[in-house]
Amino acid sequence: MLIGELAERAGTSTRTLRYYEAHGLVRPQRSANGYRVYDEAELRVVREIRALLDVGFGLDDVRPFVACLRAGNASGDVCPDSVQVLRRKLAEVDDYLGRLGAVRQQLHAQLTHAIAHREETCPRKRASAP
Amino acid sequence: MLIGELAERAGTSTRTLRYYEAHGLVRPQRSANGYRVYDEAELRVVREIRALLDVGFGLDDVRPFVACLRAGNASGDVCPDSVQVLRRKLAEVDDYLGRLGAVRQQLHAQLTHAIAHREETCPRKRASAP
DNA sequence: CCTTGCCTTGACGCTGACGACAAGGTTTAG
DNA sequence: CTAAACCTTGTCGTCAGCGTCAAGGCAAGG
Repeated sequence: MLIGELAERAGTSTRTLRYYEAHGLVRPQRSANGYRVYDEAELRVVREIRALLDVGFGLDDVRPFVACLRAGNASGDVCPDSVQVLRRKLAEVDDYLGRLGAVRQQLHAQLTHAIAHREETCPRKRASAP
Repeated sequence: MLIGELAERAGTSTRTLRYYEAHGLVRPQRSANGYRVYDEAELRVVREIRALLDVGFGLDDVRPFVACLRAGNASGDVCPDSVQVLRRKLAEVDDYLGRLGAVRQQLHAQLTHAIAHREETCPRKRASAP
């Protein structure tokens, strides 16, 4: 499988695949003419990467999962390093959820306060160019 | 008040104040030697900006609040444009809270699954440089 | 031979809110 | 005279994950 096919099958771009490779996450073979050649296992790897990035992981966080898959496991989650990252990320998400909840409350308070204290001393809309 | 004093009183840097000015949020006077001169009102403006940025607003979102303050209101929140931004931001935060909650659940599921299915087929730790 | 359609490396652009310099002017204190 | 401590404009760097050319090589069909 060449890079274009993998990109399409994984739902991403060739640029992205080369980017992952530059960061050590994907390791294609090379054919005689220098083309990158991928096997089916790499497709799973790329999908794993995409799934984790979608959830908010960074490339560095993804590495253990890729290594875990490469080690022959059915899931990239089952290795100690992966579990450690999962724990950390869960904690980060919880923390962020907390702060975001606080922000939400503050916004809600500001909004209700603003609606209660409507005033008319407000700036005129500036007209667009003539 | 010169830029250094304002920066200290507002808890930011001079670089930040010049940045805000470049984006039209702060309008200092100029003294004879070309120095920026700020009054007390600008201090309130800068504090408003900082407060909103801390909550996750972008500079563009902040503009209506600054204009509202400049129009003579005690709070930057009470003008229609500000209220509109507050509503939009609240909606954005709610949306994000929803997706982040889903992510949290997925992470939790992955984690419990991973712990249940521990396997030993995992990559060896690579040693550090000799 | 020429076009089409893959592939290669390389390098700059983007978003946002600044940090970190560089190179120079001004004012005050000693 | 000079050093210190302000100020000025201008420009480049940062973080992340790519998008978007640019310039060229290789393979196959007509």
